[in-house]
Amino acid sequence: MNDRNFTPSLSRSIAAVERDTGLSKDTLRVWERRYGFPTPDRDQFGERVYPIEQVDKLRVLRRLMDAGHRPGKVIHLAIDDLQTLAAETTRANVSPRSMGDALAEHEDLQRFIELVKGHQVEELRRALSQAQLRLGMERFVMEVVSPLTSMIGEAWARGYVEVFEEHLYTESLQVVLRNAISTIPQPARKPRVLLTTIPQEPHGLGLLMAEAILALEGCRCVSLGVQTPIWDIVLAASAHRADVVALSFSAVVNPTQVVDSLVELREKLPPGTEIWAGGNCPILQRRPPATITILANLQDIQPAISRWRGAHQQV
Amino acid sequence: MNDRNFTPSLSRSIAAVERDTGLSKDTLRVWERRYGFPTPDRDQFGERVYPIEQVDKLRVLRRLMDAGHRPGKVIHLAIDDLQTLAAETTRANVSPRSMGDALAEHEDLQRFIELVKGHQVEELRRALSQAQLRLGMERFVMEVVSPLTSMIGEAWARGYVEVFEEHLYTESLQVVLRNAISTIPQPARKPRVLLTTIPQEPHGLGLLMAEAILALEGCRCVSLGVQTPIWDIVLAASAHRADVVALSFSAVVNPTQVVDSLVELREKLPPGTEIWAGGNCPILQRRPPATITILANLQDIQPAISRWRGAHQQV
DNA sequence: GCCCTGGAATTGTCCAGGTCAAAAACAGGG
DNA sequence: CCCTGTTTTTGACCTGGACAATTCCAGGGC
Repeated sequence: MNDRNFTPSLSRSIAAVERDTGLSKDTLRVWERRYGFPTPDRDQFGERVYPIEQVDKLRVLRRLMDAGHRPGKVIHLAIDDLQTLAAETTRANVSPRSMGDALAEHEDLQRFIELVKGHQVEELRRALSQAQLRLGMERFVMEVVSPLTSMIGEAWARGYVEVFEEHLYTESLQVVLRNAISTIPQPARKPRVLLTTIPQEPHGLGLLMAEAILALEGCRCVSLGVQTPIWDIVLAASAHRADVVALSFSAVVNPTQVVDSLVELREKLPPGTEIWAGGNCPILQRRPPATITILANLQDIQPAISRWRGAHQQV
Repeated sequence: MNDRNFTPSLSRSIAAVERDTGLSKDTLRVWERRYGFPTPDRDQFGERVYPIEQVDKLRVLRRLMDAGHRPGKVIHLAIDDLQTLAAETTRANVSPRSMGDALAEHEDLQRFIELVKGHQVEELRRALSQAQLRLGMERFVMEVVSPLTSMIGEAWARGYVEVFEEHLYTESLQVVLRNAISTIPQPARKPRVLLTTIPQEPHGLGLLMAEAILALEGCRCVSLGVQTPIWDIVLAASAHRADVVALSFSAVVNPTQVVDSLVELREKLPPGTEIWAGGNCPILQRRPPATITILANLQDIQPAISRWRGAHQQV
């Protein structure tokens, strides 16, 4: 059938590599020309065929690019060195204040990861629910869900967990979080917050975490789920008379698209509507667009709400 | 900042058009060369600048491509004619057999649609929950969720509901369904079913409906959520020793990719693992690939389980 | 009339190699 | 050490050609 894209497991076409790494075809070709890496074989039609090891290295490189490294400097390092570098950089990005806690919890969290690796879905779900009940919603989200999701993401980038295991984790957590959120009473205070992600961002866990925290603070939340076109975000904000549009970004989206989307959204939303952007997307920390409120982590949400309420006291 | 991609609202760069329409840059350039449409202007650097009206037309064209039309035949029609064509094609795809039922319930269901159009999220969620409690899970899924989702999809294709309203509906239903599913006791009988969708299929409601019915029948369900790569479906099936892999397809996916994926999956899964495919995807009814069990609608699930249990009685 | 088969037309993806603005790195003076 | 002007690096875009896969179509046989 469509044999061009069909590549059992040992090698990938350029389109498949673009999908898997997020590096555009243009970039893949220009790296090859300029730096001599990657070095794909050619099939019988002269088309590039990338060995799977090179795809793995490209994935790590992509992470390093997002973290601010430049290709010319690092492209010739061995994959082990790249991984070390990626690990260092990731660690550096984690807000130092939460480091102490994270280390202390590390052992605890490791337990969840082992359940994921062991494919023990029911046990995982039960353990997560228990943690939620024991710690309370706020601490559960801040001290378990958030760092655990980062750890899983990092482990995936290193090839330690498979994609399907990450799906399993996401699905389980979604069940637990949605369940927990639905038990929060709805006091329906201002601000009204509209939550969603841009079309290029398929990850919804960040959204759920934010929704949990916002709901705890008594905000009226409406979530559109993931991947809403920009224009529809504007329409929805107007329909719901939203005071705030909250967007979540993961590390996988193209930085250019993030900035473009935020600028376009800012332009089309009425000036009174604030935009809050959060998530561990490198570009947000490095070059935050003006007139957008950046929430570097979940701890920033509460102060943002207080600030908003202070500025809109008459309501 | 990045002015090359930033285009206020009257025009778009080629990258933005690729994002908004899903047509690749290569395709956009080759259509221009071959058919004389689109006809972008050029900016001061010689780069393409697409007027917004052409982007709108391209979006409709994209829909027609997915529905099986060919670009050469339709690219020169006026946008109104294209929209008519798109509406006709969508209507034709609705299975006639379910029409009678749908008409009978039409009035009831219309009430939900009005709540969606009125953006009354809380009322919608409450009404859905009540319906679920009143009818019981099975009838709720078969008589409300399934036809309602079709109606919303059709209304969206006609432009009667906006994308964000469809998101609102999806999100609300997800909350209600997940909540209901989590109350079903887990008797953990065979078959073990792995649920997911292929990477090109982002819609998860069908999956939830199927999970609900399967769980009611006492099957042990593991859902990976949407968009799992083929190879990871295989890995997950093996890790969970799944007896059945259940896939859900909506009308939006490219028919070629549906068939390719099913063939590839069949090839890589052990022969003892069955593949069940469902959803209102036209290709499944028209050219069902061999060795795949097609479940044309939710009513087919129960017999399929009985058949499987009959054939595996020793367990 | 209907089904098959081989050739022609259609269509999307890939390739090479060139150009250029934006961003980052660097250098030098206050 | 900070500011400012210059050089280098980088990725997106451009043109125009090639080609496999798919679909369409005509003509022969049943």
